[in-house]
Amino acid sequence: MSQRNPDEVDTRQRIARAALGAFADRGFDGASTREIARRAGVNQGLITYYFRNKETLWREAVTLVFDDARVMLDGMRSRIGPDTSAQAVRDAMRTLVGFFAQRPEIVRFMVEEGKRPSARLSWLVDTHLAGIYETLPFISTDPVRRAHEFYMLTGAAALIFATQHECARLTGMQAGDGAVIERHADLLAEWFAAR
Amino acid sequence: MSQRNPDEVDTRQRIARAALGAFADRGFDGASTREIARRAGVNQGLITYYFRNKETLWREAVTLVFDDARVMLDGMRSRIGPDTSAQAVRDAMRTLVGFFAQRPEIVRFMVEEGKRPSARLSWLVDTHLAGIYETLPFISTDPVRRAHEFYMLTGAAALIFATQHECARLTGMQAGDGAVIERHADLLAEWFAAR
DNA sequence: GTCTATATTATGATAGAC
DNA sequence: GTCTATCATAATATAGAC
Repeated sequence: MSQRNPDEVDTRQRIARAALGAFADRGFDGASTREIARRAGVNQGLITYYFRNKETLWREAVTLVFDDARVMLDGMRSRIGPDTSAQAVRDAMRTLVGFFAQRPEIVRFMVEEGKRPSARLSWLVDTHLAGIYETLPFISTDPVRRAHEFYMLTGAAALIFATQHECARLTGMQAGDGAVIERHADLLAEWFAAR
Repeated sequence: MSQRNPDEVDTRQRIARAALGAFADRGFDGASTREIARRAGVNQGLITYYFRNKETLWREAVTLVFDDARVMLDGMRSRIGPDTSAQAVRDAMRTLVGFFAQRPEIVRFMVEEGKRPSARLSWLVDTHLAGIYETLPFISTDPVRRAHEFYMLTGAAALIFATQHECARLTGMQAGDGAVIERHADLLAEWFAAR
C-alpha cells in the first residue's frame, strides 16, 4: 500500500484503529463516522473511500480484536500444550485474563451483537467466533458441557474488564491495574481448577 | 393515576415496558423513541408527555429490571438465610441463573453503560447497583475479594443469557430453554461450591 | 489520496388541535 | 390524555474539486 505520509501509520489502519475504539466505547449506533474520522485525524470522506460504509468499517475493526485473540490463543496452546496441571491452568488463566484486560472490546462486541439476531451477529459468529470456540483448549469437548463452560469461563474472566468503568464506581477498583488483573486470574484459576 | 382505557394497562407502564425491550435489544442510541412508541402502540408525542425525554424514560425502564432483581434477592435471602450448605448453594445458583435467564437485560445494561464514564452510568451504579452489591449474600465480605467474586459470579451466571442469540448460532443451544437454565445453574453451583 | 460541500434521511423534542 | 404536524439537528453516504 502506497502512502503520502511515510512517517505515519497507514491511513487505512489509523481509521480502523480509531473505529475500534469508538465502536467499543459507544456501540455501533452510538459511534458516528464523524467521531471516528476525528479520532483518526482524517476527513470523514476518507471512510467511504477506504471502507465504503460504516458496516464494512465495523467488520474490519472487529477483525482487529479477533486477530489479537487468535495470537493469544496460539501462544497459550504452544506454551502449555496438553499439560493440565494446576500450574498450567494458572498460566492459561493469566493469559486469558490478561488478554481480556487488554482487549475488553471483544466481550463488549459479543454482548452488543448477541442481544438479537442480525446480519452483523451472523457474520461475527461465522467469521471469527466459531473458529475460536471449536479450538479452545481446557474446556470440555462434550458439545453441551462445552457451551456452558465457554460462557461461564468467558463471563467470569472478562466481565470485570468489559464493565471497567462501572467496576471503578461500584468497587473503587481500577480493573486495568496489574495487581487487579493478577488477582482476578489467580482467583479464577482456583475456581476453574476445582471444576 | 387516572386513565381513559380502563381495560388496558396504564399507558405510562406500557411505554416503560416497551422502552425496556427496545433499550435491551438495541441499546440507548439504537432504540429510537419512534420505535418505542410503535412497540407500545401509542403515539410518539406521549413519550414526552409522560417522561419528558429519552433519558428519563431510560431510567424508568432500567428501574423496572432492578426492581425485579431486588425481589429475586429478597426471596433468595429469606429462603436460604445463613445456610451455606451445598444444597443452599445449589438453590441460590438456580435462583440467580433463573433470574438472568428471565431478565438478561440487566447485564446488557451493565455492559453497555460500564464501557465508559457517563451520567447514565453514575446514576445506574448509585441508584441501583450499589445497594444490591453491598447486600449480596454468599460472596466474600472482604472488599477486594468481594469485587472479584461479584464480577466472576455475575459473568459466569449471566453471559450466556445476555448473548443468547450469539449462543444459539455458536452452539445451537437455546439459552432460554428450561433444561439449559437448569444445567447452567448446576454446573455453576459445582464450580462455586469449590471456591 | 485527501479534502469540501451537500443530498437525504432519521432522530429527539416541541407546538398545538381535539 | 392522545393525537398530528413540524422544527432543528445529527446522521450516513455521495459528488466532485484539488
